[in-house]
Amino acid sequence: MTGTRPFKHALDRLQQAGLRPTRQRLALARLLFDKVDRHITAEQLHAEAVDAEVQVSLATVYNTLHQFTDAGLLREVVVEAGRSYFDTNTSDHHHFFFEGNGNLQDIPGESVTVAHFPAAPAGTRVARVDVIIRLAPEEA
Amino acid sequence: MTGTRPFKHALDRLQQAGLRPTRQRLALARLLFDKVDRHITAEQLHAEAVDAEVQVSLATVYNTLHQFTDAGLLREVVVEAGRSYFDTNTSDHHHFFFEGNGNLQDIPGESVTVAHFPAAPAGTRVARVDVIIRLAPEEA
DNA sequence: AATTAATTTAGAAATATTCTAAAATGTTTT
DNA sequence: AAAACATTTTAGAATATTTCTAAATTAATT
Repeated sequence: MTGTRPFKHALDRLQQAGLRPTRQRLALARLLFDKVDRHITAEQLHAEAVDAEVQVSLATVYNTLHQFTDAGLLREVVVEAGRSYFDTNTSDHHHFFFEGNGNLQDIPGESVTVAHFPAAPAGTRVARVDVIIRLAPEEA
Repeated sequence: MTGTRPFKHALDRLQQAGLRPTRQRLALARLLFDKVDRHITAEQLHAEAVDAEVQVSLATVYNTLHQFTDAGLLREVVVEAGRSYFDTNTSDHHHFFFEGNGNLQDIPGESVTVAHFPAAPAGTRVARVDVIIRLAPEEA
């Protein structure tokens, strides 16, 4: 399918999210979702778009990333002050974070068990449980 | 003790960390450690210092927070893009994060069990495991 | 085709943090 | 205690990331 109707997949995602299929959103959706899952920053996605000769401003990349996140198509991952990663894997999972180089790697949800944590305080509900395993280079 | 030798505690911490006891570091150490554990940003600490008529620049507050963190006197907590909290509780523990108001609350280490996660990739070691339980307002 | 609503855009603004190099302070040596 | 040296502090500039603004464009509806 992918070769024959290259926009179908991206279009479906936008419709599912109730977002107008504009040229920019379609192009960004293709860049984001038509490949293996990954973690990307707004700057990186903008650079990819420019590279692919998609005309889109950085402001629109930010808008779109947030709209996709609100729609559940992306997940925002915060592990470093001053930089947001957007994760195309929205399933239940966790992360390895390499402090050395800032690299992020998924850990499947089944591979980690978070057991018996306290109940959410009154008036709140658990929106998500993030487990970040921070890795440092092994010492010699 | 605290009333009679108010700088002793802060001084001990600096010496333990191998940091010269300058006027600014002493004052910031007192503001940070001579009260109950909490989470504070650089701006907030600077405001407290100004309030307490401690003359210190924001740059020094940043320097000091990082030096204290490197020395293990503080722990940096990243839960929101673009803002760092410094936690005076350096023991093994986790956090509730209230997405509504940006509030952070400690969860004692014993209250959460993170079971059987994958081994650290070759060449790395686990520096820390962060569990962040994100809370949203309960819907009506 | 005209109207309306949503989206995109460049550039400015806001926010948080780091950098720079000079001045001040603390430490060690004489 | 003065001189010499090293460390720290500082203001302000610089950087980085993100958000805002208002005008222009594009998409959807009539």
